[in-house]
Amino acid sequence: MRPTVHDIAASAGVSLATVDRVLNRRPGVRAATRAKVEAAIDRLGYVRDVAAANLAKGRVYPLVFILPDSNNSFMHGLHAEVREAIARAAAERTDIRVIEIPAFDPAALVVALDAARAERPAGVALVAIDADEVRDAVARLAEKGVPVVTLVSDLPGSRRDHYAGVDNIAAGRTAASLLGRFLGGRAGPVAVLAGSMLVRDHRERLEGFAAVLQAEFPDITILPVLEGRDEPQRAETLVAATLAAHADLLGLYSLGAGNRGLIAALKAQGGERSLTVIAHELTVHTRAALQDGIIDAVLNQDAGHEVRSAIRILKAKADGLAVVEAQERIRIDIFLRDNLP
Amino acid sequence: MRPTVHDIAASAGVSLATVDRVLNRRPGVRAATRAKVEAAIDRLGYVRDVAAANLAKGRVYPLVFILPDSNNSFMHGLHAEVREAIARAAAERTDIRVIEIPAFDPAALVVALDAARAERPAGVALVAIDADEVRDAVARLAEKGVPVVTLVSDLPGSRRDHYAGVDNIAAGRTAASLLGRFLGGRAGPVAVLAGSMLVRDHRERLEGFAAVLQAEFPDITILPVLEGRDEPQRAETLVAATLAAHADLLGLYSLGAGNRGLIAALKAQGGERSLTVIAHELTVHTRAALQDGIIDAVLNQDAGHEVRSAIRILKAKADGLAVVEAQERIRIDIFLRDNLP
DNA sequence: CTGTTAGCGCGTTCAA
DNA sequence: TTGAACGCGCTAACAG
Repeated sequence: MRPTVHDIAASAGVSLATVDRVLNRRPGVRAATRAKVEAAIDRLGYVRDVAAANLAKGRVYPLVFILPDSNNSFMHGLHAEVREAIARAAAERTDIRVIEIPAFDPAALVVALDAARAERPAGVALVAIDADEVRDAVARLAEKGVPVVTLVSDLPGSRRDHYAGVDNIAAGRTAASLLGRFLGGRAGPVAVLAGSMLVRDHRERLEGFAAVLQAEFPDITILPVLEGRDEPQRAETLVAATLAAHADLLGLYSLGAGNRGLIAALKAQGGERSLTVIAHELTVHTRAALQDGIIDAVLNQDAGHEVRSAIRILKAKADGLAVVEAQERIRIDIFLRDNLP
Repeated sequence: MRPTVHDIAASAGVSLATVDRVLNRRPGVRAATRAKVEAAIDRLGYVRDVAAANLAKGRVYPLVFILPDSNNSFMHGLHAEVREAIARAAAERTDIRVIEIPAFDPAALVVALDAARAERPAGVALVAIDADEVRDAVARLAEKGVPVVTLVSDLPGSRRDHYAGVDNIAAGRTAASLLGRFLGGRAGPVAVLAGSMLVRDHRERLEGFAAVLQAEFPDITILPVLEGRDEPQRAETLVAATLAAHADLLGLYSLGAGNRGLIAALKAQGGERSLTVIAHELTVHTRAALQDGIIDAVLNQDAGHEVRSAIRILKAKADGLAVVEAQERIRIDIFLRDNLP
């Protein structure tokens, strides 16, 4: 049987309360007593039973998730995953509140961050927007000791504790590799459809994509980036125009959301041209397009994994505990028609 | 605050012990009383606090993992992950014992299964071998009410409760799609290196691979399968011979383990020929080969995920609890040089 | 068949 | 500065 606080107390010759004070770094213990207790702790190899501790404390973790109200399938999925987590709240001792804000709006995000801080939650998760005012708001949370996790889109250089999302440069590189190899040496232009160059994940994907094309497939050129703001309608218009303007287009990389519009534009041009298309995020729309052969590969981030990981990490940080690192790595899933889940 | 056993007891007008008996389906409660309690339970929306229950029970989960003693990196990794899990045993209330057996030996597996059963564990995980005597041994465990999870290689038609591994047919199909597209329409033979046609996962990968090649890339032919028994030395010999015999070889699909040997053979033939190579399992060897351009893509199953998932499921089954399905799906990870973790 | 009572391992008053 | 005693939600003797 593993040692308990009783064993420590007995071994150190003090009472339970004193052991507890040492364990929780509370004041009111003489240095000498503290040393005795600490000696006993690592002599016996004591590890605290978190479940019992939480039971005694009646601990719940009030968590705030700040999500954009974007109207695309990926964000809908992310919201759904958070709702799933809320359904598990009792079992996981969490109390999750969601704040919805307009997409791509740093000021709104700052307001939400400050509102969250006022609630003194055990942790905050947010889909970051790359702006200094956002960094400052995150710093204010950090100042209060509130753990912060960025979700899907990161905020480097900020005081966030963790990023639950994919390596977007690697994602862009992967897209370029697949596109280049699928194209098998052909020369010509490819188009890139992004949401907004304001969000870091989109910028990074483009960066990785361009770097690999330039280095390994120099015969493929990239047309000026189309910014669809992750809105299907806008994406459709932009893609349709590009298809009309470039008869020699070889392929397309859709690195943001709003693929419904992209797919509509691709379908509208009929089956005359065979474009190689790589897109991000597996949704009902991209899944169908993959099966129909309209899209050749989909790079995906598992929103469920991201949400569960963010929660695990916020809880662990709140308690100052370690996490299983490998479990928290968010993969870049690559889906072809053949390995759809 | 969510309701507790006390609330149920008060609301139903009975004692704690009676509530507990009803909750745990223990005998010695009149039907009428039971009904009263059950009514109170769903009137108040009671959900049991598993952590508190485990604390009171002093519950630990004795688990048995039966693993082959194969000398290849993937199995080494699997063993390492189980050791990691053993290191977390205290926190997770598990008590994991590993039984090592010779690889590809159904009789040894049956002996291990029966030995495990004698220990009356809370659950058993095994890397299955596709044989009826193994099915029978699994059935004997099921008979005793011991949950069984197959790991890496499944045993369909048996009484196992769950399979923690990838969809191997899909993996084979994916390999064929990548190989076919990377080859870009060229015609010629490709080789397949397997471990053994005795294990189901290898047979299924081959099946999926062959199906897609035949349907979508009919100009690519498959040479007779090489069985390397997942041993590097043997694999090297077989691959070297094939390379020597087929000057027109286009590519190779290594669907088992022992890739060290494959890579050695590929390196030995020098840079004269450019073969397209798809392999399974990301190890130090395949990772290096991917970076060197010797291997073009690696399909991987995350051994850590498989082990953690098996443990979660065994615990949940032992308690009759639900699991987060999406969390337990083992993905087919596709790694190119660009998205290595 | 049902109820009382004493823990599980830990945190937290309240006294001393 | 330290300790005794009670309670978190649940289970398990042991009575009745």
